[in-house]
Amino acid sequence: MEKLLLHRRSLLRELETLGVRITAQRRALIEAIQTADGHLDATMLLEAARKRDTRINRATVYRTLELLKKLGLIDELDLMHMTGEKHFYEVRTTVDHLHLACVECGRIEEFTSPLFERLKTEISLRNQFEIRVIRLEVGGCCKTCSKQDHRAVALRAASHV
Amino acid sequence: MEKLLLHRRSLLRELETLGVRITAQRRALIEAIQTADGHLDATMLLEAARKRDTRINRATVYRTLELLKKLGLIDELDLMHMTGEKHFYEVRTTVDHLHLACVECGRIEEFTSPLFERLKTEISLRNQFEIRVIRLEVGGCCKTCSKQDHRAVALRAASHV
DNA sequence: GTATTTGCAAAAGCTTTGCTGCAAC
DNA sequence: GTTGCAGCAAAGCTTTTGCAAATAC
Repeated sequence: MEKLLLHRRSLLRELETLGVRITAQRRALIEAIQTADGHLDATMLLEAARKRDTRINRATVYRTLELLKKLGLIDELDLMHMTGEKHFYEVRTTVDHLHLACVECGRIEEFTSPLFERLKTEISLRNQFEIRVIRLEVGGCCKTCSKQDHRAVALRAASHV
Repeated sequence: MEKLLLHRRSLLRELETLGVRITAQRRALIEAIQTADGHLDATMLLEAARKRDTRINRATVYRTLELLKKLGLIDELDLMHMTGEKHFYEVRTTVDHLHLACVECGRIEEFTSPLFERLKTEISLRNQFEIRVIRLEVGGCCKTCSKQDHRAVALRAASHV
């Protein structure tokens, strides 16, 4: 539910404002990130970008992601390293959000909260720390999977009677 | 300041309770993590463990870290990938804490907060999500470095007069 | 004696880099 | 014409794995 409320800005517009050159390859990658459904890793982004511009190379993907990261336009996620050591990317949202990763089904839920905002304020004030990036990732068991676990436990118990 | 209040449990005692075999190599690694000053990566841990037991191998380090992670006794950190893609490890504390990584000087500050605890409760309740691991990492500029930045800016400004 | 753990070396996975040519302003 | 960007392929770094020997119970 929260996810739908997350507002992602237009990378192309931001880059234009910043005076960054937008080549055909960069455009292809940017469109891939921007229209992605969910969180993509570098390989998935390469494939998605290739559908828009077949020339784009893996190195360009990494170099462009690095650029966007430095400009604070995208965030790099680990998603609790559930599927290896690769990174996932998403367009930065106007309001920071956190990620819940279900270790059972792999689903990622996004979440915003005024408490999170207050915590950020506390961090800045109490430590006089100027926050540039913040990443809150949670690993655990989602609603659906814990229900299924309970059902499985109940079934096992029943079959032992 | 907060850091001193963080209470880290004894890995050896916990492992005994769990009935996990404690070999000489595991003991060496565990002592290395437990007495580490700061956050060590796998290579640093290997070196530290070798000082206690020269036989220990890199593979054993990774395998033991994996075991301790699965048992929820240590936490794996990325520390915002400031120095490559390696991971850092620390003994889990009784109260969860977050990490502030200064992108200028590389210093890591640890931080606990009742707000963080409340946020965790909110996550669990609102999403019915059973939290197993939580990792909050912040990248930015620490107090000391931002002061130096301001001083540098002032000096530059003065020299241009 | 059986099961677990280890070392070794090789492989795997993801990301970065050097270099040359190409494209943009 | 100068500067920055891209492709290619190779290297880099961290982590994982297969297997035989060693160790623990």
